[in-house]
Amino acid sequence: MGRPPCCDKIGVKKGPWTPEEDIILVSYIQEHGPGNWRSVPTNTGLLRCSKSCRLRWTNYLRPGIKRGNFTEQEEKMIIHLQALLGNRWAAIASYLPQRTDNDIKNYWNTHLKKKLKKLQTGVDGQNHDGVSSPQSVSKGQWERRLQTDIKKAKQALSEALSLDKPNSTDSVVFKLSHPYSRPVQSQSQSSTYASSAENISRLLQNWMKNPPKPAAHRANSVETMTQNSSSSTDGAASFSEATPGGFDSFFSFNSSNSDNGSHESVSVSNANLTPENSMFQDESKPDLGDQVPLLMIEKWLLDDGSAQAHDEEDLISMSLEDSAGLF
DNA sequence: AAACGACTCAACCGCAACAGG
DNA sequence: ACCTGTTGCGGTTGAGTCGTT
Repeated sequence: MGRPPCCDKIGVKKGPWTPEEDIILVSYIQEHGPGNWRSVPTNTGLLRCSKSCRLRWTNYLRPGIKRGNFTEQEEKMIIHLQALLGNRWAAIASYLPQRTDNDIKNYWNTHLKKKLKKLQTGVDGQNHDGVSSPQSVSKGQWERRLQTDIKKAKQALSEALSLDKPNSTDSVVFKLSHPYSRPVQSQSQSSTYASSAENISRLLQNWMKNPPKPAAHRANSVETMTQNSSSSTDGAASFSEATPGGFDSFFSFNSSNSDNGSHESVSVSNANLTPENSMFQDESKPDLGDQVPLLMIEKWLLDDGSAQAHDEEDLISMSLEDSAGLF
């Protein structure tokens, strides 16, 4: 492969991550928060380049990542968003907070592309009648909604940022990770962090049962191995068990952070903005410290929340055939 | 049971955008 | 305004897995 990678230091490791490396990375991020990736390899001793660390974190270790099969709703969301936004996977992923852009991209390339192709060739005639143009009714509706969303978000954000006075005493504050990222609560994830703890615990369990084996961390094998450990506490317990003294702090850290009452007040529709969310939701800019007065954003989020419910209904009610015609 | 091809998905690469000096 | 370092994003690759013959 062409030129040497970004970190062309000798001894930079490539290829699949081992559970040990994952643990090191996670514990480092637990201590320092995500970000400043450049310093991660140096400070952790990981023989990985910063990019690799960031990718591993964002695509695999980050809390709240949902793995496994995409639901029909997610599928439809992706199809429609792809039609609207093109291959802007990061933007699409921001509407599916539990999925990574990489996941979505992979899913699109491996499943949806084919599916749509099939549908298109299968119902060729009908499609050309009904939804031949990108200006179809359904798409138009969606586009308008999306544009409105984005507009609202931008407007609210810029207004909020322009207000220098952080009236955080009587208004809710929260950290923004994405200009128009969806409110985390929308997916009713009461245990996003738990899922991360599970991730790690699964890694460890798998690792302990199958000591260092190149593909041991692959999601499939890991998931099938630990299906019985379904509760987050199980995950946490086994996780700290496996790393004596190493990860208790990992969890206590989060719980200690959870007493930041400010997050809870978003809870009108955000009851499950869990500690891990508050800890990691600003992962892309950990030191941003944008304690933005929430009033307007909150309003938007709330408005948006209800709007989104409708959006999703709309989406779900749209048939795949409809969207196939968009391509 | 072995060989082969198709498929999946984690990880890599290169470029663009951004931030700080 | 320019330069340099860092981060984010999208396209692509290839090792591992699965299914078929």
